[in-house]
Amino acid sequence: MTNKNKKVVVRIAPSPTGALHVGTARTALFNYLFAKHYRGKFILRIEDTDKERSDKKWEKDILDGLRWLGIDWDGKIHHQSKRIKIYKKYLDKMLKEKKAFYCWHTKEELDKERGEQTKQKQAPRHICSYRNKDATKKNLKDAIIRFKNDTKDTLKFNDLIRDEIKFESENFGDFSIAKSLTEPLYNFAVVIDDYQMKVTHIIRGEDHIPNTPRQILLQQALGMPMPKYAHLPLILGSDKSKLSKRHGATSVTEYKKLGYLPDALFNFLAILGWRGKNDEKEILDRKEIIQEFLLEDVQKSGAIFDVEKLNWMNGEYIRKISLKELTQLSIPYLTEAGYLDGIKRNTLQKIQKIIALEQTRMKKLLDIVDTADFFFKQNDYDITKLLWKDMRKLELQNILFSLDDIIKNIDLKSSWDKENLEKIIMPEAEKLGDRGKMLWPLRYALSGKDKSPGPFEIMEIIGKEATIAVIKKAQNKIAKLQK
RNA sequence: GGUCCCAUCGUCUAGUCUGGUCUAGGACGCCAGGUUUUCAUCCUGGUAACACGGGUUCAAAUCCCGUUGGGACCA
Repeated sequence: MTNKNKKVVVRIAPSPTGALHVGTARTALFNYLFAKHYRGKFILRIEDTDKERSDKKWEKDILDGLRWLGIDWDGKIHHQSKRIKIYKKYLDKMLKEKKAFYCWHTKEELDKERGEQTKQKQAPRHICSYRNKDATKKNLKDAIIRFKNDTKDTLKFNDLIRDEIKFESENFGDFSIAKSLTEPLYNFAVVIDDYQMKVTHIIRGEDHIPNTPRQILLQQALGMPMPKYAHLPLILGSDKSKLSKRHGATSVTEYKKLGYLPDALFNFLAILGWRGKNDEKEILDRKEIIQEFLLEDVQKSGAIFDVEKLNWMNGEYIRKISLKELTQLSIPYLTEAGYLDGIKRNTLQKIQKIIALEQTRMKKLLDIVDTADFFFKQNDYDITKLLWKDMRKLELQNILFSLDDIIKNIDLKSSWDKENLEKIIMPEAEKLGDRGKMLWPLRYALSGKDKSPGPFEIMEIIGKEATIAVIKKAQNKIAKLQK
């Protein structure tokens, strides 16, 4: 499929008009994987010719997002805004060769024409009455530049993912290519750029299929070779339409903030619409993905972005990284929540113990804020929740009393760790016939939550004093309870 | 409205090119059970799909035609 002698060159060309969308990131990823697989070159080009909508802050977001995901590009970043002279040169050439012309039709006129064509159930297109007229130089400000489309052929191209795609070229009419000599439109600028940058494979979203024949027409007019095309399936929202903001988080930055790991997102995006040939497993590292990545294994149909599966995968990656690393990654979230105010530096070990307990429970880094809050603040809880099964108030009071007694009497010489605590408390719990009678209220009083790690593990971390305080609090609360 | 793309469990997919081994496999989710209190992890089991119709053939998820459905683009 790919000629080994010719170096593969691919590119991604985002417009800095918004944050890095996961769809753009996935397109970037597939280009990157393709380039790495064939040891080719991956170019990054910023399409910032739309001055009104482009913003440096979005460009920064895109670059940061790509770097965070570990999608590195080769060489310098190209900006279309710095290539205006180049486009002008080609525009001049096409005008001179009468392959392009100026058009003075107003938006209203064009809309009207289109409306009538639609009514007649015809293909909406503009065959311009100015196509053979010379420009009068004067009112060029009000004119746009169009491609003079005289082709009547059936345009075919071989898509690497979908095989042959055909269009009737006369359906496009005299389509526009520039607002003025210094304001090229998308279809025109891409053709010039891809040619000059020697792009061999254009891998982009399926939404660009309708642009392809127009670009091929321009390539033919300019005598430029046609690159190979591969149109990727779209990433869809839960309702099967193109993923957009109303479906929830769409930008890479948002996923980063929620605490998804870059390796997990990388992996998830890679298997969304692609699956390696010989492998049944879905957790794959970068090397494996690059090695196995083939465009012919890319899916044709769109894929719904399933956050549940991403959560599962992210959890897998969270369990894979080292405790030390996970702690470092979690600290910003704890800080943000205000839990670490006034906590000294030497409590890093304590934090690490907490993270160790929560590692199997976290789907994303942000989860730590809700699941482990009780280590940092006293949670208020409904006292009746301490009652195990059909337990009565009196029984609970007795249990809390003996718990208080047991804990207070734990010898300071014996170590305060979960193994030892279990050794001391468990036999007492067994005596009650159902150890839940003691363990459940203990755990609930410690965490204030329906779900949490076990009581001994929590006690080890918060220490004896805090544990006694927790039991005192429970005793006071239950005393106030009627009946 | 025009043009184009697509169609296997709820979701992501294997299988389709090179028809038979597919009473359709895996993963996520969900459900049930186990793992000496809850939750998570881990383990076991279960749930659930070839859009429809017609052809070709001894045989079709797989090839052909049509229908339906969904989507994208242009406005």
